[in-house]
Amino acid sequence: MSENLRKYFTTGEFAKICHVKKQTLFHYDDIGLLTPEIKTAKGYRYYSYQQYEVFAVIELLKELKMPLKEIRAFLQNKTPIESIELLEEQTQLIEKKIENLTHLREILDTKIAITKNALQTDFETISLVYYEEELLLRSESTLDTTDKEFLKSVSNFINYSDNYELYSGHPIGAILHKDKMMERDFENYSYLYTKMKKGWQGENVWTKPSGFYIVGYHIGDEVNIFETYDRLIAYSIEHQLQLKGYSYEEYILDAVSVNGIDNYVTKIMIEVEKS
Amino acid sequence: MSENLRKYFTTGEFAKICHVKKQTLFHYDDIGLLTPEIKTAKGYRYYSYQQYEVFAVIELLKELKMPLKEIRAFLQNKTPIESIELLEEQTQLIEKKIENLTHLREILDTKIAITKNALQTDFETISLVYYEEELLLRSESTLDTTDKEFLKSVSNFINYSDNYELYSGHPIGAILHKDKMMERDFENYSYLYTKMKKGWQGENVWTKPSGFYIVGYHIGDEVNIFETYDRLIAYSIEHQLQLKGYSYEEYILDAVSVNGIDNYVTKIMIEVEKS
DNA sequence: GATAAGGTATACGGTAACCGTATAGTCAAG
DNA sequence: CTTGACTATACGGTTACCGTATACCTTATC
Repeated sequence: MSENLRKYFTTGEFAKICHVKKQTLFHYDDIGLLTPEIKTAKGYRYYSYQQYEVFAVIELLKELKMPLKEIRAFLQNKTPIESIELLEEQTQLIEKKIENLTHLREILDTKIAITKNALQTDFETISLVYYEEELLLRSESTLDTTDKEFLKSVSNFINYSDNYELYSGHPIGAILHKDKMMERDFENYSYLYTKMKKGWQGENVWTKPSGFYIVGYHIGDEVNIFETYDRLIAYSIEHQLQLKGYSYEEYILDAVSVNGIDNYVTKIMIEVEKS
Repeated sequence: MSENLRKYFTTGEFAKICHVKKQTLFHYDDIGLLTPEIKTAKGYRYYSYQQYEVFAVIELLKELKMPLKEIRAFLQNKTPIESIELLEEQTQLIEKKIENLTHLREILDTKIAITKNALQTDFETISLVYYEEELLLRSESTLDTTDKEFLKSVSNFINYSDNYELYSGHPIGAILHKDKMMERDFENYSYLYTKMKKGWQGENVWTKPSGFYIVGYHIGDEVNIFETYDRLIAYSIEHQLQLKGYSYEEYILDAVSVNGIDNYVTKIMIEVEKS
């Protein structure tokens, strides 16, 4: 690997090997990140093939979102020990990124499943469904709160589920007490909730009890949700079902999967008892 | 989740929940990516908490390096089916990214191992070492080639190992025939090589035979590598060892781990036979 | 109901890491 | 020695913002 008259790549050739534009190499030279081994009096750049290793490391660190300035600082001023330290830090970072991507994958899978499910659902039909017990993540109580308090609770809830990486792609739903429902105070939720990863054993867990639920779908803006509630309550009377506990509302088609508020779909599940 | 006088977040509050700057939300509004549900006559923006879901999806897609324009196009014009398609594409993309990160991890681990090893090595001592057989990835023959041909081979070699994702973080080494060594034609390599992932069963595999090797280290610029070769050949005579086959050269400390060509270290392994 | 504190919108400039393009100079093959 | 392909420099443009200045608005408090 030694030679007096070495064999060098021009900028264009080296760029091709590196799968980048010449401009990128110019740029790297400008900022002193990767200077060609030789620069002639006429300004022509010549890169040795060993420099590809350096380029590869730059690409790797860039991939890990390290700014070029930091990469340069690292390459310009280091000992083997510092080098090892940095590289080991980066392996930690990679682990985190992989975890994060795995999490994102789960979220996507959830969203896909919800949307696929919605596509197979007839939104007109009201039905009586038996659900198994389910553990949900819930917010602080939002019952009879002022606007400000409500917003604070929402904010806390989102941050909490974010902090503990509990966000699973399931929408934020709302829990409405049957009394509020009957009082037609449809916005006065007791809690917000979201489905979470299984196995979470923390605080703020809400048990959605097993049993029968009247299930219906509200299409369009939620300001008109009372219309759907009316239909559901009529159904309960018709079938001699006793309202009990809470109603659960959650979007199954929202801004992410359809266009325009008129196409949003909210699923409503009201806990009932056969009488 | 319905209400006439809804509860809304101001830009600052919403930004806090989203863990971004207000500027970012302004920007998203400007480009029509995420517009607040309400905008007053005075220009004040108000976001609903349901919009957090949209923001979360934007963040997710951004994380996957989708440009904002594409995200906007996706959000503005879609059916549930298109939405599912896109999300499923993204899960594929995530798989690839995870594979890529895993590969980067391997490369980092290799580099760390090489550098750690180098730190524990005494570069002054020449020794006789028994090595097991090893399979290497090698370039086309570079023996007696012109500069142009040589560069083409290097280029092909790098692209090949890149294409098949065989790059493992090991440096590009060179294989020098003993005849060229004796002719002091130190730059006339037979092949370039690199260690590769185990299990690769393709073409261009070179078997580095098991047996004894004289191992020495050259410090500094490789134009002076003949000095180290002289010492190694002297050692072979002194210990009555017959040179055989090829010599292998590879950097163990290069621009990535140390500063300045004077600190580069090349490991040289010459195949020998006890006579 | 005035005021002050703090929050908001707009605008403009700047940043990172490039890409595109125009111009002019250079190299290498025939 | 010419021609075509390549190179360097320069300058503007792009994306996805960040910082800051200025002016305006809202809200809590007196």
